[in-house]
Amino acid sequence: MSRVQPTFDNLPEEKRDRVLQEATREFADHGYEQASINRMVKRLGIAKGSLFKYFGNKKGLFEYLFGQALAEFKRPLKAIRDTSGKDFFQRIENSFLASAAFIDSHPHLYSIYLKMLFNEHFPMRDHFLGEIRGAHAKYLRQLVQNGIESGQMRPELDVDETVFILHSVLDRFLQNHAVPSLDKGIEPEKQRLKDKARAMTDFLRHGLGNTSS
Amino acid sequence: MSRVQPTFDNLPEEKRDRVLQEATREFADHGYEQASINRMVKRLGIAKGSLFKYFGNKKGLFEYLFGQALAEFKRPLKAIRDTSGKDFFQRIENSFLASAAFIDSHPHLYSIYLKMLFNEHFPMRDHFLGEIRGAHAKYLRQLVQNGIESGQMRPELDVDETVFILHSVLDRFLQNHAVPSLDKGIEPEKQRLKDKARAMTDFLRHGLGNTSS
DNA sequence: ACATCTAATGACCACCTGGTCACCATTACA
DNA sequence: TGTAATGGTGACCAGGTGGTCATTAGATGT
Repeated sequence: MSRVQPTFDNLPEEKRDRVLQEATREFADHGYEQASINRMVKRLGIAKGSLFKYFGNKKGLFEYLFGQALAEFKRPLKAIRDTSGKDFFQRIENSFLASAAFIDSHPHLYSIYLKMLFNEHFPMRDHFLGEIRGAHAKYLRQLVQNGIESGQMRPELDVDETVFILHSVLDRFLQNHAVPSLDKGIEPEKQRLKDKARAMTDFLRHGLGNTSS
Repeated sequence: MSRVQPTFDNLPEEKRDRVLQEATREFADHGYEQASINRMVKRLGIAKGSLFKYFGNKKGLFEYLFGQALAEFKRPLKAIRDTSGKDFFQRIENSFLASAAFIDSHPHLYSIYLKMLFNEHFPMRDHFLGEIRGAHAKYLRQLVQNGIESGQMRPELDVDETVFILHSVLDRFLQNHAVPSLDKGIEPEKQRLKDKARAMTDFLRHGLGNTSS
């Protein structure tokens, strides 16, 4: 997977970036099936045949593009995971802010991810989603276990259950951050991102925190 | 919106249902843009021209179809909302089970809703999503306010914040129920739906419940 | 039997899709 | 200068799309 013709590797980096960037935008705007190779090449100002020389076909282009993105996404997660010992809820809040920052700097990739969630027709969908959710779950599970062992969370908490709840709340906050129009009439109408993160964390603290401490 | 040519109204009910059912399936499987009128009429065994006589165009078909569904979805919500006085968390658990039952009996409609969430190219998307989320928010807000006033929930809770959290957890549980493959590696792996609902409610109770009672 | 009305039909249209491939341009090496 | 290799090109293709409309079929009322 995500193999690419040598032709593309030989290209100057600037052109490679431009191609991937424009393709990412097209997939983000229209999903996979509805994305148009013709539109891509028109915006890029290159011939259609070139794209097919680079990636073989549409599927190859998407798999390469999202495979690269996945690798980039996984990197910061590993870095944060190793900073144990700190306050659990502080770490959750930091995770939220870090994820929101990633989304802000890669809005198109997040848009593709969201579309992929409920559209079965993306190539390698199960693989990609499995990687993303798996990385998240691994990260959160470690956090929760650490939180319980250090006595910051109620010991009778079911770890899987807690990871699931944390993940759903986190995910929804990120969606609200990226697509605020969806929650018109529901969202707490906070302006600043930091306030949102703080409010969420406070809520979780009262829900998950050890009341005896 | 959702107006229809009289021709369709004059049809025998059995045929009307079959047409709407098959169209719903097509939209659920492929989303809006990728849904094919040709496939619909082939499965229905009718001529393409007939569909356009009934609904004018693809957009008209979708708006009529989803408009009908929206009305059907709103009905049970109003019924439950008026049963106040009972235990708050019990009512939340009941809401979850009722929603899951609705999804089980209308899986295609829920599938369309999920696809519509992050695909901007559905006709009347903002209107439909606004109606759905609005109805949910109104329902939950009433529940929460009632829960606070009756002393079953911590009085210092921010209502909007609480509604948001409740909604995100509920939504995610429903998604997990309808598309369990998404949460492979995250979900608590409960088999029976009732157990899932109970676990979620217990979790919320400890998070939101008034610890002094 | 005839006329009227309405539902149903499917060949046809312009347009767009992903993909192909014979050809061209430019460089590198001999 | 000749030749090979590489990247770039865009007209072309088969197939699918939403949408049209002149025509047919069938029922109803007189």
